[in-house]
Amino acid sequence: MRLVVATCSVNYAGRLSAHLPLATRVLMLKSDGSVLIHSDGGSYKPLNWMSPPCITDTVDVDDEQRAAGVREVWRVTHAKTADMLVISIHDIHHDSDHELGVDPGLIKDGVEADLQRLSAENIDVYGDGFSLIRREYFTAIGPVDILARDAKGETVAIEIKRRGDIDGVEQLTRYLELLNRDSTLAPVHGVFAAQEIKPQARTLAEDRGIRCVVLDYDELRGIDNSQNRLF
Amino acid sequence: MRLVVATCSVNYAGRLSAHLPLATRVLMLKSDGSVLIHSDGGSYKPLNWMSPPCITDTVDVDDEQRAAGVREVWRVTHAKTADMLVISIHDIHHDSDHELGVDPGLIKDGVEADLQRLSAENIDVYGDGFSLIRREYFTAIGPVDILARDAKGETVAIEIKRRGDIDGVEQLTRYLELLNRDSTLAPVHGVFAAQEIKPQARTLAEDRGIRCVVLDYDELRGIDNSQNRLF
DNA sequence: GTGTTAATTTCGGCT
DNA sequence: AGCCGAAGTTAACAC
Repeated sequence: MRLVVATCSVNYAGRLSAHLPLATRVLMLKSDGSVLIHSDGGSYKPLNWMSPPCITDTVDVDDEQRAAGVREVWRVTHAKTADMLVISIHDIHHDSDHELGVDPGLIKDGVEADLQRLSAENIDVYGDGFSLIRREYFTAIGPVDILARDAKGETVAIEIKRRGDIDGVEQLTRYLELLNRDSTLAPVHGVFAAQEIKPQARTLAEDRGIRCVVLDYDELRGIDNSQNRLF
Repeated sequence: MRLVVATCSVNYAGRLSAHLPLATRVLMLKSDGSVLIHSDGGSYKPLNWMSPPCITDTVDVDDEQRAAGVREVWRVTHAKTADMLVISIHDIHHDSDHELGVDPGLIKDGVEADLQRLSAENIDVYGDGFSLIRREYFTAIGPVDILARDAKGETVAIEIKRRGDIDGVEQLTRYLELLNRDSTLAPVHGVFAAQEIKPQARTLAEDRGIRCVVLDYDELRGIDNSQNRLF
């Protein structure tokens, strides 16, 4: 990523035509070619930008532009839509390049994590007499969402998904095979829990002796709110 | 604006909970307090951010965090919604501060600029026998959109808006006062032109002897297309 | 100022 | 890949 602080004016032609008068701004040139022009305030939205895929090249500065103080002209053209962004640079106050690498990206601890936490805190949604052993029980092939004990004292592995699909059943099946080899845990039963369980997934799960539980997110939150009003 | 390139992890709690694993990113700290966290790719949207009004402060690093490699922890809290962004910084690779000043902002040359250009090219939409003196006639208090000459050879100042409101009439009135002091131009008549003129604006304009013209954008484009198919 | 709607929307989920 | 709908939406416009 290249970061440039420059006094510049900008013209954009694409879905609309737009112009930025001469002022000092931050130009962010990302490694995928995209360009962002930021001011020192406002929301996260840049004043102007070009989305990838796009290509930046420099254009010759003509005499008239040079007389007006233009040192460089960058032209950013979109590869598909022919949108164009022209940046006329008068002064560069800062220019630096940085190796950032690929970002692992944002993890939204939205519904699935909440379902796991809330149902762990209200473990009896999986059956009367259930008790929590632990959340995120780590195994060699990955973490089991919830490990619990049923009324008879036997181990239960619970896999939680927002939408219950075939994949989730397969995943739980692998965990169950592994856990049942552990004599300190066996026999381990399976529970497949989700806000919504697809018929195919339900059929497969029940065929393998895995019980299906449909979780009501709003109800769980309601239980949570009524019991945990500590803050 | 402060630009920081840092290896960091980020936690956000607000409308949703979200997390950014440890990686190298660009932190943009704007002078209004807002913070943007950008990766080296993707769209103009940051990975995570905090909108103004918000306040950034540093939090003490506890032993556990220090052992994990955390050097600094920045906490950005929204002034109104109590949203919080916590940035755990492991390494700072770049840190610079820049004075940018207030940005004049984006000018969308969409409809208004087109209306000006198209009606200047078809100046008789303002009356038979009209001729263009020039567009963007600069005065001490700003540019008059169009200066023209009517059939009698007298000067006409034309103010163009997409939506004709009181403000536009006031603006034109100021121009007319100024222009009429110039003996080489006076008497200068006024024309208020817009795609749509509000009744209040029309009443005010006509009360001041300013003529109102409703511009038909599509019709103007049609004239333009039929006459100027040069490219 | 407040509500309503478009956006160079972006982003994810689903078919 | 295309379509539909939500977004920590943001931003402009009407009332």
